[in-house]
Amino acid sequence: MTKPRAASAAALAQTRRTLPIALLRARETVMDRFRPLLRRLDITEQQWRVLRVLDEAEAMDASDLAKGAAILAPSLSRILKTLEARGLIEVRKDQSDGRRTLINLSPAGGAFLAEAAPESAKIYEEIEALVGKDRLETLLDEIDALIVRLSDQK
Amino acid sequence: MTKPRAASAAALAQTRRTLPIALLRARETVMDRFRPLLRRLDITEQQWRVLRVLDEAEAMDASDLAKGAAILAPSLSRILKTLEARGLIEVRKDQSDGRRTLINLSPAGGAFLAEAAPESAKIYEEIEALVGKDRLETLLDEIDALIVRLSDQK
DNA sequence: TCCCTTCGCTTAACATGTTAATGATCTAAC
DNA sequence: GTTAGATCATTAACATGTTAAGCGAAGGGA
Repeated sequence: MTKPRAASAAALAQTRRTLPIALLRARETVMDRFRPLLRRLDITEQQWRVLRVLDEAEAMDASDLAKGAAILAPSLSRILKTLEARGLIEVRKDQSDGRRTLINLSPAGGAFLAEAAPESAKIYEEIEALVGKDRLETLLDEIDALIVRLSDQK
Repeated sequence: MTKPRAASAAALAQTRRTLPIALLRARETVMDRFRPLLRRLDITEQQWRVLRVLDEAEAMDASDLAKGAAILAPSLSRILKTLEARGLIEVRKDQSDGRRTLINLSPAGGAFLAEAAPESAKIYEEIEALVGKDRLETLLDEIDALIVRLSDQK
């Protein structure tokens, strides 16, 4: 198959066995199972994450929301406009700190999530069944450990 | 620093234990260590992946390259134009199949990789040192297993 | 040969990723 | 109380992600 060149192959690991690509492939494989549902809901993966995170909190500022949903601030700014225009979230200014924006799920947003939750849970259960619940937990633990060890604690 | 509120702390605890977000966070954490190098090279992460994959083969068609670099075809089309304009790759039509495009690393592309390889390898070694080589191998094995179990073999 | 289908790649349209810059607000030091 | 610096959010500019549609080429069957 591949005929690696002597020079660079010695220095660089095969791409298949590198962490960034392996994690990317794994994520794509998992997301492939959620994509049909998301498309049916006419919502993007990131918008879905934002709603999910908001559902677990009372109200959050944009920074915490960005961190929780693993989305960069510029992307979140755009997403919030979309979701607000769609009536799924409510946005207001923080009275005690004029810089902050407070966001919370609207009633319609809550209903949207409540309706989609069973299907989402079912998909995740299918994944658990295929992978094995214990194996999945182990993987999540190892990923957490990886993140902790690599995080720059500034 | 940040003043974690009770609400947001609870939100993070829940979403963090889902596979898609965990994999995303892990990838971001790892890539944070490569980003300074990539920025210094004035190249994107995806362009880097394309060059790396090409370095491991003689010549590939666009489909195999897309698969190898985990990039969708539309994105690859754009990336190839950028890399060709920069002189790092060579693109030509397959004589035996007029639909296919054959791509290979140019001499300049090879030199580019050769020059960047030591730094890239060093970063990966730092990651290995922090995570532990055996732990890293285990993680890669488990990710492979996950992908195999979840892949729809159509 | 003709037609139909499939395949490989590209283009289009919109959403997000990424970095840098800007504006507005808060904080701390003076 | 002012001011310099930090913080939060947005905007800008360009690259990629994602889905759908389009185009030329190859393959197969009547």
